Amino acid sequence: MTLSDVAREAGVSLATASRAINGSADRSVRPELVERVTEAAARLQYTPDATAQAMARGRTTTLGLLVHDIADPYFSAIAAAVVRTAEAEGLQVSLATTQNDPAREAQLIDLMRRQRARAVVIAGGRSAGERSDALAESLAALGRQGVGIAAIGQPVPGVASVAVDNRGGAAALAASLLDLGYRRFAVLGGPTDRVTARDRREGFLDALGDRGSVASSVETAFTWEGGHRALLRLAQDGVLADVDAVVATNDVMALGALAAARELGLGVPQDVALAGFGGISTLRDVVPTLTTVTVPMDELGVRAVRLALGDQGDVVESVGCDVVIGGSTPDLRGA
Amino acid sequence: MTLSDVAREAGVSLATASRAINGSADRSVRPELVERVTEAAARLQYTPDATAQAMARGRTTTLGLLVHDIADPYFSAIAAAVVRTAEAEGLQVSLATTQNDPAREAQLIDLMRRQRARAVVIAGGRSAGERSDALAESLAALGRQGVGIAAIGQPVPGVASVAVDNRGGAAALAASLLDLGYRRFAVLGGPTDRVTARDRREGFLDALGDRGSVASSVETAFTWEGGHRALLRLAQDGVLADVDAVVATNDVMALGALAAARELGLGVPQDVALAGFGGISTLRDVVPTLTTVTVPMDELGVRAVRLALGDQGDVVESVGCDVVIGGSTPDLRGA
DNA sequence: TTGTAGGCGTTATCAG
DNA sequence: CTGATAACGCCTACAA
Repeated sequence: MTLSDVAREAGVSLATASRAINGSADRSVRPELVERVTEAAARLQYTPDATAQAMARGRTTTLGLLVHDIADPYFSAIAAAVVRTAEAEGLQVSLATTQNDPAREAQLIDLMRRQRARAVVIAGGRSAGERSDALAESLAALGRQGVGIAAIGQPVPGVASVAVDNRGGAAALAASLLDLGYRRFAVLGGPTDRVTARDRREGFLDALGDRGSVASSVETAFTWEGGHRALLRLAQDGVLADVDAVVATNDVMALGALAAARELGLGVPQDVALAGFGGISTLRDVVPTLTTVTVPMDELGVRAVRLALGDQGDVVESVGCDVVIGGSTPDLRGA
Repeated sequence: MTLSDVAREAGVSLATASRAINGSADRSVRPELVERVTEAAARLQYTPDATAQAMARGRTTTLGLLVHDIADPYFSAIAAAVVRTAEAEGLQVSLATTQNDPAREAQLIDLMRRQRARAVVIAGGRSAGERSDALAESLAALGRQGVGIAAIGQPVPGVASVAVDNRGGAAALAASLLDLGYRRFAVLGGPTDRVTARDRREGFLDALGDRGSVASSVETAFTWEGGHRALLRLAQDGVLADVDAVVATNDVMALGALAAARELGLGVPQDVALAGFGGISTLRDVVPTLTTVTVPMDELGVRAVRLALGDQGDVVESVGCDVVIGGSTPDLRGA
């Protein structure tokens, strides 16, 4: 059923039917006619064709959302916020996953351009390499076409971003751990070229100053498996015994490390203390509770949507993170 | 930039440009021209307008995905599979969340109809009430319009579904627990009218037969908080002491119960044994490991997409679930 | 092999 | 306040 059918059924012109149904800017249809049209529409089970509307109006109601992996609790929490906020603005969310592949990321940006998305939110860190040129270029093309863009987590040059203060959070974590009496650390650093991981690593290291030292900084995948393998390697190399605490640059890595420790028969925190980064909510039932730095994922999602829908000067908002001390890093000073 | 611009730039007709760029059914453009067009398109940074294509072709490349809450690990795991499979088919996923609201669910189905989605996957259980009529009606309207539909988890009458064998899984769980020596149970039953919860509850009860008994079956929200509150109530009512194991009808409820037990100073499994249902992957690091019934979420997603894209006879595929015994329900026979 | 022209379902401009 | 009618950007018979 098309609007023409409705118009005919109601005995009015196409134009009138259109105005009656969506009440456009120049609302001006006699109530009686509105009712007639509405009834006709109901009778015919008419549903406007969003595609055609988009074309006629010249803009869609789609918001593109790019994440690495929607099954990752970090991204699914952000996605929940994005979806909620977008829906409140009358936008549909078109979800795509980059699978950690920079090339794919640029491709997907292009896809959003094709879909004529009204705005795009891109979450998830990237590498600091030349590859990111492709991304920047795609993004620029998008922006030129008038699409609102916002990046989450790691700011993108020329794009409105809501950044996470990874350095500050890591520094605060370092300070807290030092206060608790920890001195020697092993850092599960994530991929060296991943900006987020790097900031957390460096933030931690810098804040340590001469009050603490890092016995080992391992490069790993930014995943559960990465954390898992890294801890096994540390144990194998014998560094673990020489260390007060293991600090992972994200929570799922910390979980992997936790699992690995258990497999090795090492108790956490008795044999090795552990800290993560992220504060993903499903962790609240893990034992021991994980010391971590919480990132306000909901806020990230909400602000990103607002930014993407906003005026687009390349703002960089920054959200802070909070250290949460859990059972995985007990106070050493009493001991 | 529109295709006309490209055509002009390349010095060919609009039709030729169209054929050159998307290589439609009647591929028949001289290679030389194809190249000229391609180059022109590149020079102009032309990107086809998916909206216009959809309209011209009469069909979109959108797959709608409805879940209750994308932050829930169960749904995000399904979503990951759906997105992956859809992308492989060249479809974009339009994500919407129902927030457990049946009215909203029907609304969203309508929204998908508006978007002229090519197919719709609807995940997440519903109530067995009159309310579901609205859903069935919307769904029927969708189907009539030629949209492929598939339901995940709980079959919907008249709709291709991939069902979870909740009854069977629950029965198997009951059998396993009985084998381990458990006899008296408390069941955290979820909402009484929720079909999924009901099937699990009844499946468990039926399989118990006269070998075991249920001391208490509590109605609760299907959430962490629901499980949490329910366990507190059980403790308060004194039933907890009288019971061998607490069986939750889903994993997040079990986690809530686990947390509540800890708050009460009760050890799991020393003071109370616990089982869940679902097998969400983030649980692998919870201590003690939770006895549960795993549901193959990835498979659910993949098959649902195939079903939605397929021939649509109202098939009901069924996937089985497996009991996994964890540390939360130790063997009682040795004791 | 290439071009012409009509149409997809709406909106929006411009007269009545 | 209402009704023709021209876009919107692309696809696709049909014709050349």
